[in-house]
Amino acid sequence: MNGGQARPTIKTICAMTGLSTATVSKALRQSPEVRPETRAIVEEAARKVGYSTNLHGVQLRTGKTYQVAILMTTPTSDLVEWEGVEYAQLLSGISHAMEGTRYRVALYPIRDYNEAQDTVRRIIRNRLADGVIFSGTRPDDGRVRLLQEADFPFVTYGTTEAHAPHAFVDSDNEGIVRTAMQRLFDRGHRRIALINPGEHLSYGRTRLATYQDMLKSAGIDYDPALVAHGILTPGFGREQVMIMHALKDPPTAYICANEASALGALSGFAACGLVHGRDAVINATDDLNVSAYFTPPLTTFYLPITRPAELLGRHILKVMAGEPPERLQTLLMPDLIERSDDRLRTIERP
Amino acid sequence: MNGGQARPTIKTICAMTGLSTATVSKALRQSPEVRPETRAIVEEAARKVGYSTNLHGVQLRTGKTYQVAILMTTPTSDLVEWEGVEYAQLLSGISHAMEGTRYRVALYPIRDYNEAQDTVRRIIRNRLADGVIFSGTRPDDGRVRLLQEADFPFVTYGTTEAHAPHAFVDSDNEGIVRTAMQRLFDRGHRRIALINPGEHLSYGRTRLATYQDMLKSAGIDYDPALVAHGILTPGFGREQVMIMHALKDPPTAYICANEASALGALSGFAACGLVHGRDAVINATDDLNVSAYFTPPLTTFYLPITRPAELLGRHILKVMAGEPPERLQTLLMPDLIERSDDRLRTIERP
DNA sequence: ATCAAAAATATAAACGTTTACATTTGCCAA
DNA sequence: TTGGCAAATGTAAACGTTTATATTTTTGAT
Repeated sequence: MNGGQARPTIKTICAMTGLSTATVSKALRQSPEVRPETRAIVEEAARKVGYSTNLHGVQLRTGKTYQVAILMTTPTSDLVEWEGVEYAQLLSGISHAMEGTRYRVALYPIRDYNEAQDTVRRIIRNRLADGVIFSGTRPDDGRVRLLQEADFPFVTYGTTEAHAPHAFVDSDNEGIVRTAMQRLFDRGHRRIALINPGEHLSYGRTRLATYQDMLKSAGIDYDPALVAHGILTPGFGREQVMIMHALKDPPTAYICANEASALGALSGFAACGLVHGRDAVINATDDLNVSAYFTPPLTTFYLPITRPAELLGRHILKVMAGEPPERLQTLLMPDLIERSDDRLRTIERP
Repeated sequence: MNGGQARPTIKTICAMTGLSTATVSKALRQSPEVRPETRAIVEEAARKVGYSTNLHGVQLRTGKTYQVAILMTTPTSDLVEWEGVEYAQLLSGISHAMEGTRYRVALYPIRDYNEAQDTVRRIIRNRLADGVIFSGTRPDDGRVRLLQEADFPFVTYGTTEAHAPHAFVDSDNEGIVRTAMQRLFDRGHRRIALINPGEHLSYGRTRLATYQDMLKSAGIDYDPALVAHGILTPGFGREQVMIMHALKDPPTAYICANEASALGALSGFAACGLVHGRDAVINATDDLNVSAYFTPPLTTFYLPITRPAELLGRHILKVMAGEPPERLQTLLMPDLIERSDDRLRTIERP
């Protein structure tokens, strides 16, 4: 499998140069303890035989794994829907941020929150990685607790509330909802629906709290019937539109927390005979710029997912290098892309 | 970081049981050389201290990495579009197939074909993994060549032509296009457009060849203006519809190779004032069941991506175990889901 | 030239596992 | 009892690296 000759090791270079393993090892790592001339000799020899360090030796000796574990939420049922599609770009962004380092991204598929905690425990206990990245944070998050107790490097995609400061990246959900609501108020809307993720998720909570806050300052009563919590698939978006449209006083605007549920909401419009822009409007948050291709295109808060992804990668490298997490907290505000005017049309109702 | 006491090793168990490292090692691996009673003692001790094997030791000693490298195509430009979104599910499916084994999925982000080849070379040379999985195969594929020369285990998502047999998983593109074309013929269509991936890709070639074949047997002349090759983003689908609709004799049906381009095609319909079902129809291939939520829902060939994904994982495990690749070649035929009747409406044209 | 101190290099052990080989144990037939 | 053999266990080396410590070399002041 390797064409005959074994892979060169430090000993190969020792034999070539007459130096000791210690010196060669140090030279290869640019240690100031070795003379520049010596280092040059070592580097030349290394180049000649095509030496590259065997990570397994390093890992065993140092205990470092040079792996960053990414907990990847995977579909819970056989029914595959358009969920978590932005994960691919997230992973590639993180991987790119790792280029040029020894670190590799290792995937840990998890089905739910409990499995995620078990996996985190296993990673800590068996030191399967040097750092962990995960998303879907909760205000009081068991994974954060475990990692902080173990003093284990990690970065979350999403915020928490009940914990000591830790590194995170998130989109500015408060800013998004605030801006979206104000814009809809300005255009005459008073019945605004919120299509939200599961209640336990931080970003859902943030969105809801901001939503309630904005209603209050506009003097509008909070109506729980206009808020839906669930897994943000197209199916969910569609279903919620159909439910809410059947209300006595249906919403005239929908704020969807992702592009998938927004697509489903549009599908629900079609199913109910609603016309977007006439009967009601939909606003979305979009990581993939896909809502530009919906019919009709939607007004959206667009944050290319590569941006948070790269930040997650850069942050975890810094956390692993020992940088204090307080400085590694980033909120990103998406761009508002207005693709429809979204003004409230006065509709005659019985 | 580890709460004081060091992680238990084989030596820990030796100390507890009075056995030698060799015996303990063998006992832990269920070797028949050790008496069942002895093994029981070892297992009990292991359980007690919560022993788990340190992979780094194994890796160094055996040379195995217990990593499966996945070459992940990542966006080439800053413009993030809805491309490669099914990758997330692909990764999670593969990871799930690995559960219960020592193997982990490690991600190698690559920007293009050349980088993929370099990465493959590096993986082989430095033995960064025990197996490789990649997609986007070409009829004569440099990566396949490299891996076969090195006798390195791999599975492709997609077929090749110019190589010795190797393990692969793919959807039955010939079957898809054949069925789709026949169905459209049956419904009166004669001007059928093909929205295809890049020409160099195997599955694009297969689709085109089948397309031409079907045209021929139906006695219809091949018109290159009805075939588009490109990166299958929504933007591409939209653009191609707009171009083809401007033809003297525009298509009455579009066959899109994925859900993203189909969404874009629908968007193109809206932009041109075309009505789906009246002026023309769109058929798609869909890994994510998302075209059910388009407006209108599209007729589609649906293969939940988890199926090929799990197969890729199972196949690579078998290839690494030494099973001959001839038996590890799977073509999957998606289900045809008819969401519109797609009959040709006679349209008055000037 | 001598010597101490500093700089550079060498020695050897260690990380945790597997495995070739050696040794011991248990068993059975003679 | 002895010898022989198979089964079970033990010994020790090896995988490739890093690093504490020891040794050698160089430097510079005297």
